[in-house]
Amino acid sequence: MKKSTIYDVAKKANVSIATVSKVVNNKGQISEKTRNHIKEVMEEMDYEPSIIAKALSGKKTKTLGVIVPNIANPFFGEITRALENKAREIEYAIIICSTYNQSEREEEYINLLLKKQVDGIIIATEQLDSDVLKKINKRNTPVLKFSVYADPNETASVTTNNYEGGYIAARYLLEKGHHHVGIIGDLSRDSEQKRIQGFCNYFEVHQSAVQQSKIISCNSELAEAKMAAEQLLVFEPHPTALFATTDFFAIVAINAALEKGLKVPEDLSVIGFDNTIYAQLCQPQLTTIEQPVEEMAQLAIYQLLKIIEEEKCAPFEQIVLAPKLIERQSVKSYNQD
Amino acid sequence: MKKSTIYDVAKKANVSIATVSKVVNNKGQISEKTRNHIKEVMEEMDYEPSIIAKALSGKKTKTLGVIVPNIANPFFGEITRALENKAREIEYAIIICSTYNQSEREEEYINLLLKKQVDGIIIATEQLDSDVLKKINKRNTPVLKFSVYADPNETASVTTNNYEGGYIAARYLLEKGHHHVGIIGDLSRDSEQKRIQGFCNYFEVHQSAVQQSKIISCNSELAEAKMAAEQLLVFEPHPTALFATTDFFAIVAINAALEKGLKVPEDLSVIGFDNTIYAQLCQPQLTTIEQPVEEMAQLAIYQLLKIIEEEKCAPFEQIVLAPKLIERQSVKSYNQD
DNA sequence: CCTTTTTAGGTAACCGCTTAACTCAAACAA
DNA sequence: TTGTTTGAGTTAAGCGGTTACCTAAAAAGG
Repeated sequence: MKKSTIYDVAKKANVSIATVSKVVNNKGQISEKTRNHIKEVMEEMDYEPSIIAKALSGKKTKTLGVIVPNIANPFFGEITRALENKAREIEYAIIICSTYNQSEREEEYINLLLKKQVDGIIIATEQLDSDVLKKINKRNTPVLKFSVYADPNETASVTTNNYEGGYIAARYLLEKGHHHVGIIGDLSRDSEQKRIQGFCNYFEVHQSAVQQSKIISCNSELAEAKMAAEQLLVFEPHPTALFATTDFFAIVAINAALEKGLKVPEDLSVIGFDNTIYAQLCQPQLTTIEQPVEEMAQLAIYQLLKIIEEEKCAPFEQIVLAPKLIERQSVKSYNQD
Repeated sequence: MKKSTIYDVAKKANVSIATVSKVVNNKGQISEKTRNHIKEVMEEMDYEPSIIAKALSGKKTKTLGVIVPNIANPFFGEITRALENKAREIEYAIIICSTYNQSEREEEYINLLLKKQVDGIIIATEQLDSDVLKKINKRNTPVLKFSVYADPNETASVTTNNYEGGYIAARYLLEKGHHHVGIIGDLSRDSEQKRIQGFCNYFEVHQSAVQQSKIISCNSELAEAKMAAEQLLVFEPHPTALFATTDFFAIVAINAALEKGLKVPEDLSVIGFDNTIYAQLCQPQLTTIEQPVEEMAQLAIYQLLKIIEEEKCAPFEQIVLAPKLIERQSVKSYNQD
């Protein structure tokens, strides 16, 4: 059975389509009687206005694009879930776009989203070359960067204070007596770099600089991450604690340690970042720095909608939330007193 | 800057919009010269046809809805990723819908997708009450069930043979000498039930029936799953092996065992299902039954598109793929010879 | 009782694209 | 030479809404 249109409703209710439209949108002056009648007819015919037609006549598409490196990665799965959940509350749909960190895919997806005339785009990837961003801006499509750095002149953003997160991790490890540490993270990602910076700076000020050789960069491939972790453990004596810029790296490091016969946290302490589901499922449970994903999602949707509706422009708001230490079991006190 | 339309292009190229349309869609008879000229103009103006307008004039929306319980769950994250990846190849966008197993959300999302006139819907949840399915069918929107049971008269489907998966797990455990086993799974989910059936049937035929008390049902909440696992371990002597209907349950079980002082696999063997990323990240690495997700996604998109394009109707094709045992380290041989 | 204002609803253009049907000239056939 | 094809484009209706502007009748004002 075909979807019924505003014309069908108008005909059956013996009114013009304009009247039906007004009833649907609660606009204009319509008598109670007519209004009710039309509503009944709509009910009967099971009428739902077409978002497509609405969009064509200049209204919103009620669709947002979300660009992430990979939806199957628990952190990005989690933020997508949170964003989707908030979007649903305002009847917005989410189109997901996994770029796999490939700029062609990124561009491809941006084009797709633009063609679809989404009302806004949430970007949670770092790659994005600035031409692409310019293209989006030219098309006047609002953009919000999520959990990654943004230029206030180009886009709004909602992030966690990564520097502070690293700082907190460093302070915690020092408090626990760890002076000899290693770091594993993806240095090609700006946000992870900042985590490391925060970490290193705290160490430098309160202890001594972290040796460059104890900072290993890798990407999120399991194999590469594992190699990076192993590299940190060949030192004799090996570091007593590891700071991993993501929970994933932390877990890989734990496993690498275990394979080498080291116990965690007895022989090696590990602290992660993000507080993904991994952190609760691994053994020992992971001490980590949490990003307040739920709150970030809430704010992101709210901000983006504000830009969409009020047609705001630069400079855009930059919201930075505080990370939080979640203490579990992967770090033990190393104070030899 | 406003998006340029077919009118802008037509005017600038001094032709009618119909001609432009034909060039865009490679239809009709257009001279090489005109064609090239129009193409140049399009390039210059950076023209992209509006999918919205296209959709309104009776074409496809190039959008698919994907309904899952929760995108943040690694299994569903993984299948969404795979589906998205295949969809991208044919320029389709994916709208994700996490129902959290709540039927209101499910209905809400279905309405949203229908309003948006998606070309097809992929359903990977079990809940879906049949009225909703009827509603979709009434609207003539193709549906494909993914990894869950379907009625051939209502929808197409792509699934793994769950019964066989359970069967394989049972055979493997018996081969390894485990006669005393426990099962943990979500019995409210049809697919998990089938896994358990396959498992039990094999046991019954080749050994002896699995005791009812050693089959514990739970949902995917961490706390509840943990309790279920603990229940299985109070028995004295405890089972030597556990079959978990998902990797998540398997990991929770492993952790519960560890907390109780049992070593895995030395004191307790565990086998999972799905072969999610968890399986590789946990310690010990999980032996599990794999669903061929990539292949399933490929087939799902292919089948759904076939239904969309050829307007096929009942009975719909039901594709069932074979699961596969992935041997890792969580099961040890218990043959006491 | 007549004029003005308000209320209730209708008319028609527009959003950007597709496509059937049509036109007109050139090429071809008889 | 004339009728018929064929090629290359154009015209205009339709998809399902929104909305500025209009109209007619009812209510209010004098």
